[in-house]
Amino acid sequence: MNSLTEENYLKALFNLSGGKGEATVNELSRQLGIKMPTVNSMMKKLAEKKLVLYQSYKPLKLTDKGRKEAAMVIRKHRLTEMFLVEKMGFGWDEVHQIAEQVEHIHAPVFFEKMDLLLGFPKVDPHGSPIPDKNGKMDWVNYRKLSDCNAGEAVILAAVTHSSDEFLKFLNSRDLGLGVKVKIKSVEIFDGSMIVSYGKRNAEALSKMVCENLLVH
Amino acid sequence: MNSLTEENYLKALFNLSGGKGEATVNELSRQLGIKMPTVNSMMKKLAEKKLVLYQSYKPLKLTDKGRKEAAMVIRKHRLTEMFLVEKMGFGWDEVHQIAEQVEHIHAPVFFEKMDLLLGFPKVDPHGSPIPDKNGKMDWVNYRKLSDCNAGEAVILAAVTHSSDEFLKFLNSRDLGLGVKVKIKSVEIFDGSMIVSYGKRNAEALSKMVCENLLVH
DNA sequence: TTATAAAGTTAGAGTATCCTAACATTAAAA
DNA sequence: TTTTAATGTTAGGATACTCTAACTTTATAA
Ligand SMILES: [Mn+2]
Ligand SMILES: [Mn+2]
Ligand SMILES: [Mn+2]
Ligand SMILES: [Mn+2]
Repeated sequence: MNSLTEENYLKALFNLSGGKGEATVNELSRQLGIKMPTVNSMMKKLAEKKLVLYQSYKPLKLTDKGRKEAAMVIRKHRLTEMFLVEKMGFGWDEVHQIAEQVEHIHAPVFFEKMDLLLGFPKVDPHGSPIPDKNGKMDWVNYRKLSDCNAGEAVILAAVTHSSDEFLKFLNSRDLGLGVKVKIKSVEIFDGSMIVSYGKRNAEALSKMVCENLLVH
Repeated sequence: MNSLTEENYLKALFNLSGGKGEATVNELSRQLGIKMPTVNSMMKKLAEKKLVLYQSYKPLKLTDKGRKEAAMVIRKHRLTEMFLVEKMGFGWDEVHQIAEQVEHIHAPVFFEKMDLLLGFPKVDPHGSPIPDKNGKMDWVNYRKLSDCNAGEAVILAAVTHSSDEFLKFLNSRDLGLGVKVKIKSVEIFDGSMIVSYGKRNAEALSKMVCENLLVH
């Protein structure tokens, strides 16, 4: 049984390695806000537990076991977010911090029940895929809105950053997943877009915003 | 902000002192399954935080602040149990261990939402009162079934011990809160009772069982 | 009222998680 | 290819929480 701390290291490493399965001590350190020496010794500990492959001065890599246990934490996080939004009435901008805590609860039936009540959802409220019980998840190959061209009409499918501030910004512009957006023009010099959707006819979105929106 | 560990000490002390507000180091030690020296130093720490009154060799006592923070943990525990039973479909024998973990989540809105969705319940699935946001709770003055007499008809209102085994035992006999029980006879030598309720006409309940059932 | 038992406390130590400072290795730049 | 910067590691220490062993105080029993 992994501790809360260990679960956080596994999750962070999983998120960094994003499928590929590699990250450096330095990256993990920055991701977690924990100093490198601390990360270094935790990696040795997780290597003892066969969750991480550790070799001095080489990149870190999750083992299959480590990848699976990380995926289960992410599964718990995303099921929780979905449950909070769909069954308890929270906004998608209110659930991350709560899920950060709930994800560490050790009670498989609790999350299986959420899954059942939700009807076995495939994605969370931010469009991120929910791993199945075997730790598998399929990342649909979405495009960044910033990679689309003027004239295209696309549907918002996911956000890559789900900070409160960004989600509240989207709320303030009536932007949510499923919204159909038409790209009216793209500014060359700053990458910003003018788009229309719903009742809004000429909304300006900065390049930064467009980079954090995934569409299909 | 109290740690998970501190919250468990406060809750245990609250439960022991049951309103009166006193318990010994020894009692608390046994309640928590933590050795006396450890309890002793934690009490000094909580005294520093003005949550406990500590004097060498004297009984421990929660301060008003300590009592209130303990009540909030118990509130979170019992709201969680109620939510798990009423909104997620768990049995009353399945929720305690989950609630032991969820009670430590620091997210007031999460529990306020539960409270709202539940319609501001006054008691949990085991008949225990749920403290309000100010930490106040009214213990209705129930009688123990074991203190009732032959011929009386009473309604089960609460259980004093909510171990899985006990609750599963009650389930197996179709006994739950709200069940109307008629006492047919009481055995003098072992305090056991013969009772009837629902479709059951002559069920024997040991003294131990009767002592853990509260009625009105 | 002593002697004994129970309860409470102090001292010293171990594990988990984190840190800073110093040193080592690797990667990047000159 | 040396020099420098970035990254990684080791050493030593801090805090939170836990323990056992030894000692003190209080309560109980002779
Ligand atoms: Mn999240
Ligand atoms: Mn999410
Ligand atoms: Mn409980
Ligand atoms: Mn309960």
